[in-house]
Amino acid sequence: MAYPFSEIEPKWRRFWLENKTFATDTSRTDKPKYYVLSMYPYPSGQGLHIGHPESYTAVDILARYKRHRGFEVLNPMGWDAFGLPAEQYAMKNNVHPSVTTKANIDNFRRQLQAIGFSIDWDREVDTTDPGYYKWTQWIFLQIYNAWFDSRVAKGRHINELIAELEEKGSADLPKPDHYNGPEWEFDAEGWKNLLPIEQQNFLANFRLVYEDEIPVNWCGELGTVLANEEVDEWVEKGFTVERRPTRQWMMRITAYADRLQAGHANINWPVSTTDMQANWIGKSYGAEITFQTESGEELRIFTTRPDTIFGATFMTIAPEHPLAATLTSEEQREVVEAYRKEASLKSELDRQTGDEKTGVFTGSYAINPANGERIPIWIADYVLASYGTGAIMAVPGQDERDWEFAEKFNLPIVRTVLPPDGFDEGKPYIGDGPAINSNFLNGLNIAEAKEKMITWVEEKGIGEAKVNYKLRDWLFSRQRYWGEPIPLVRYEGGIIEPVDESELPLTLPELKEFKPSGSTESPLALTGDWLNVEHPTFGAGRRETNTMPQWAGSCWYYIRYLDPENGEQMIAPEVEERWLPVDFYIGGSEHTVTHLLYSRFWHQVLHDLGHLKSEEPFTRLLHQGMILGENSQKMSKSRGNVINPDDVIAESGADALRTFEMFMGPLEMDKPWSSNGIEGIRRFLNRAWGMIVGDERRETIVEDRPMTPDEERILHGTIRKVTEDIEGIRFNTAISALMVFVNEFLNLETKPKVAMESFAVLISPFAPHFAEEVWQRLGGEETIANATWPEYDPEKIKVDEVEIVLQVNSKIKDRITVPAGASAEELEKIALENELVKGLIEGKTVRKIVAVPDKLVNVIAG
RNA sequence: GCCCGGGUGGCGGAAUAGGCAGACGCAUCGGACUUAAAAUCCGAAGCCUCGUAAGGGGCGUGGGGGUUCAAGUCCCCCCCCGGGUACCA
Repeated sequence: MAYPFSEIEPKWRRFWLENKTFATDTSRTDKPKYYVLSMYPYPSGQGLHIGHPESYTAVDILARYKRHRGFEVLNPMGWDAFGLPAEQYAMKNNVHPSVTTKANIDNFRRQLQAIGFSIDWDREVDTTDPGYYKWTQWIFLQIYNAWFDSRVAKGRHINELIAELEEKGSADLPKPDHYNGPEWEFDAEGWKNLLPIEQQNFLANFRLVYEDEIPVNWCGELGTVLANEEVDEWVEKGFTVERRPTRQWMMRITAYADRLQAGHANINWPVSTTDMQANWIGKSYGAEITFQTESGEELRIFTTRPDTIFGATFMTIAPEHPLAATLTSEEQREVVEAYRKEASLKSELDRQTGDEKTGVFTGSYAINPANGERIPIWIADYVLASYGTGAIMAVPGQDERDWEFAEKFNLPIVRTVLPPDGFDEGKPYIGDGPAINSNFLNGLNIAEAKEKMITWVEEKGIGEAKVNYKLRDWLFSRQRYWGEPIPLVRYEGGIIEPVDESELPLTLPELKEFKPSGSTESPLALTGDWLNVEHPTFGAGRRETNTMPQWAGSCWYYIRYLDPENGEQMIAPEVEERWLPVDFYIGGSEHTVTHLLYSRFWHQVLHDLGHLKSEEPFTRLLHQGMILGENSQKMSKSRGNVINPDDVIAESGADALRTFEMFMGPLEMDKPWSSNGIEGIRRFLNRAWGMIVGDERRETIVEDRPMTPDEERILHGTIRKVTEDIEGIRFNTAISALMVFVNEFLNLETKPKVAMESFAVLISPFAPHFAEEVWQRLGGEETIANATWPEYDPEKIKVDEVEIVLQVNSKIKDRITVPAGASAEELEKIALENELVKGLIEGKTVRKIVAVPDKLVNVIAG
């Protein structure tokens, strides 16, 4: 039949590859640049999923469109190739993960190339390539050797901190919240007198990379620690995951919490995405206040409602709170210890899903500093050790959780905000209102009372205003082989030194056998030669066996695409200055609080350290929706509704696949696959082919002749619609405009050549193979890829006559044709002379006439 | 619970400075071509209802109110579906 896609498509794909049609010259300055990016895939053994081409096609449309518009376009592709599946396969079959990774990449590349994307294939990046991860390690060391100076809200090199310490000690430095090191106050002399290990411990409180002992998700069967987002998956598969405290490398992303949130103002992202990030960062304003206990300990709490302190009738501390044991009385010791033990055995999930509040009394009391009342201290796991200070003042009158707890354990409840009339007596009141039972705060609303209370505690010297974040530091190390080695060495005596830059990349050692180390360490712990090092100054050392998480490589891949071969630098400065940030980024919304947050963090750090000029990585972001099975359910093997792109291409061609995925609906929405639907696109392409080239059934004559006004109107209307819809990312309606064009032109005796050429360019972002072929047959030069996008003339779109609606009492009664642009007065006159209208208003009074030019006339009569 | 996104024919979806609801496509039906079918081409079609027919009437964008000459679109209340998050003090 008509359109021979199986011949045309491979022909043009070969042409593009051989001629490097889509190579990007980043040194060009005579054209504006445009950098489009799609989230690169993890090259799994399953091959490409039908969902992959959706975002890649959307990006490709923008790339090809911008190229037609005269931009120098970069549209790259690469591989997020480290990851657990390859390692597990390696362990099962004792095949090096690089072998399966390479095979998977080759397969992915083949599949992607079969769809005809305008990708510069000479810029591929592969996160597992030592030439790439050399720079991942290099960036890690930049971050390791950086600290966040809260005085200027900026990341700085650690040497600047050391210089300050050598000059004036810790005098001007803000003490970190959870400072853990030598005596805090010292002068220049004091710093110099510290032992190297003490200095190291001091600096560790500042570095953006630090070690911590924290509970992680340990999976014995896998012999590895899992990321929180991975736990469910493996538990579902029947693996056991327990929490076990382990030494871990952390990245201090919390230092950048404010910057990450403030940066949202400068990027054009979906609000749902920035909202979610802001939620995740979870900034809240409140106060930290110290409560004295009867035993003499000071118990520090964080609250967002300092105004309610007169209603604090008890205190609650987390089971892991450092003072938990101290504050426990002898009588209560047994029951408290039992409770703490029980809490430690529960997983985080169990703790959260328990719907009944639990807790025990410590036996000791604190004094409410506001009213001097003696209030009991409880231990309960609804208070989290990791948020705030791990202790709260419980104000049941104004807090649901505290209310629930107070009711269960018969603790007193005092309202300090007057609820409105009719408010349920059996509930806490969270809303605003005048303060009551609160001494000098009485009558003030929440905001006023908060402010006054904060001033009061500050004057008393027992507290101050405080900002808190939900965001936690980033657990950066994984106990895996198949990841970037962390380039740090621990020497005897505990001194930690980074691997020298000149020794990067620190490559993964070969292993004879792939198996878990059996401990919480990665298989790297099983290697002798690689593991142990000797240093002229520090002596014997042992390499870090942790590797980086999968997010590491993807934190900066968009940078490397710009200069993938550079062996001297992460990127040449002049290239980064001209080409970053990415102009348009498309990828799944599931990465909102991981990849998209981590990348912004790294970018901001690299910016602060002077390695990047731009402050944000991705100017504009969009998420594609999911492609569901024909039954509108998620595609999965078990549901038997999986569609394989290879099959679709074999059956209908790549152009049909691309065009159909864009035609199904708005890009960002979920939509079900339809095999009938893609048939419709094939039919459309066949008709378009018939229109320009002709087929067995129909000769077509393309003539180099002037267009009739009607033809011009349709062509220019199509150009406008397609152009505006591409700019507005409404690809589905752009395609329908192309369909309308074909329906209009298909049956003309002869087709004006200029209209056919314009049509070829308009369709080329969607169906590029088709466009190339018809372009060639129309006598176009070489490739359509660089053809100029057609311009529309608004004058040519105008019509002489329009059909308008005549309404009587807002009901449509007639449709008439009037000259375009007729004034309201003229329309009124025409309407009142209309026979139908006359008949309907006969004997009635015309009360009002609404006339909207080119739309309607509404006669109100009664 | 909270935060997003969504609800329009048999189906995917169009249409918002408020102005002809259902563009375009799928499926369906009728016709042409064919020995026949497929493919292709031409045409019909939101639902209900009255009429032999031409044609007429009513109802319609999750539900209920409201604003307006006019509401899918704006305002208030509610329901359902999808995603995220979850004791963050």
